[in-house]
Amino acid sequence: MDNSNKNTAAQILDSLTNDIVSGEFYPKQKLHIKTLKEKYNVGTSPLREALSQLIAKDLVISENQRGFYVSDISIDDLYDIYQARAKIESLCLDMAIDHGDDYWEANIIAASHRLNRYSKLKSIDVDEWQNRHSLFHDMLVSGCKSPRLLQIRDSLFEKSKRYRNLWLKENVSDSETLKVNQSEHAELMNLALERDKNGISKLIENHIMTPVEIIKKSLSQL
Amino acid sequence: MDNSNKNTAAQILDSLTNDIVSGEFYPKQKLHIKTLKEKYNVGTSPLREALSQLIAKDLVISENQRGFYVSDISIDDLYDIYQARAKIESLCLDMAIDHGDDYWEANIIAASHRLNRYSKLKSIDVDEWQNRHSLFHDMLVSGCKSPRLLQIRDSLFEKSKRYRNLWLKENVSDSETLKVNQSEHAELMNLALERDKNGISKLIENHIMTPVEIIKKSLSQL
DNA sequence: TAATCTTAAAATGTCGACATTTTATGATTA
DNA sequence: TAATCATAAAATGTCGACATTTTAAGATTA
Repeated sequence: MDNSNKNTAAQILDSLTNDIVSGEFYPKQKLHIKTLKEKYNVGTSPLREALSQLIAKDLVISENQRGFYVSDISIDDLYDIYQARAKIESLCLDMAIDHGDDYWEANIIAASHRLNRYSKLKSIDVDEWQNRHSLFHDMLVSGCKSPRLLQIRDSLFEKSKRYRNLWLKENVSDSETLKVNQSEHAELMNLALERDKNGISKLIENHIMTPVEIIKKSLSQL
Repeated sequence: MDNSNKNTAAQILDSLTNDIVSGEFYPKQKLHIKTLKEKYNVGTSPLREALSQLIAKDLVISENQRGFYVSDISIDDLYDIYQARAKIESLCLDMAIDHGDDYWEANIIAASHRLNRYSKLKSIDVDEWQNRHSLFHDMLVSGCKSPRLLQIRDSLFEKSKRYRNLWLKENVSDSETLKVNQSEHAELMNLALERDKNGISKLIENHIMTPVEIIKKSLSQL
């Protein structure tokens, strides 16, 4: 196991994060210590240590003597997260284009191929599509040599997953959306290989912002 | 007190953060639970919860059964942090110029005046100069309406403080450095008021990167 | 009935203790 | 002498218990 070398707190941190990001724990939900202890079969200390890390990540908030809650989501935050993601992704791509080498190019082409092939299948498994999709974008930014920027990118993406899941459930199977999406991916690859910073900057910001309006509708209905 | 409504963990988090960022705890230093308990007069649980938050902030690392350590610093990380800060600051200024109003402009002018006056004094208190300097830059980006980007900016700045302190001790009293620095501040203000995005973008990146070479030298001597 | 007060139940945050692991010390062997 | 091993000391991570605070429920009053 990968968890064998981790203490209890680090182990349940992953579970907790996933349960929040996936939506199993809904926004503003009270996180009762007792309930969580039973759910994850752990003691008080490691549980609270894991929750403490989630506080620092803005996924959980705590009020003194009133316990822990899942952070709220909102339309304002939706826009803010996606806007920030778009800008950061653009930054990373910019640096990737500056520093990317042959291997970077080859990795993009390979990931694009895998995503492209899968997107054309008749029946699509959301998780698998998501994997290939993420990997394609990861390869694009992999030329960026700034660990800190990539880390910021990751943390923003993690936060956006809470909203993103609303979009995926509605739209990944919609073939029309997928087609537009897919042509953008092809264009992103071309712009990267052509080292067109301005072009890729505009496109990636649009590409990332695309789901926002749809998510907004889903969110308004809750 | 402001701490009256916080639990013990939240209270010592501030102290711990400060002691790391200020350099009282040096990079890679072992953080013995027992020692910290005595230093801050707290029990095990709140202390470990505070340390857990610092792990999420990358200021502390932990190895299972081998305890907690202050995160290491390095020249690579120095460059990375400052590079990322420069890019993020530029982003924030870009958005600030888009959205800043009369009050934004007025706040910049006021903060600039306070910094300018203080910089011309014969004897300068580092902390006070730092306050006025930070506030000036805060006012510049305050027009940026993205909480997430400003939060990223803050967290990067906090991380950079560990390096920045090396620079401040050597250079804040150097009047030549200060003069160059001060003329850049004046120019930053002008470019902001003129809404010159390209100009301010280039200048702020240079301005932020200025201390890096000096810090690098200090760092090499350790 | 509605509002306030009182009391009981539940939940939180903190402490001290303990089992387990790591580190340091000194003895043993080649 | 150097290296390995065994033992003791120190430190870590986890648990269960307790004091304090918050919340809920029921009783009292206007």
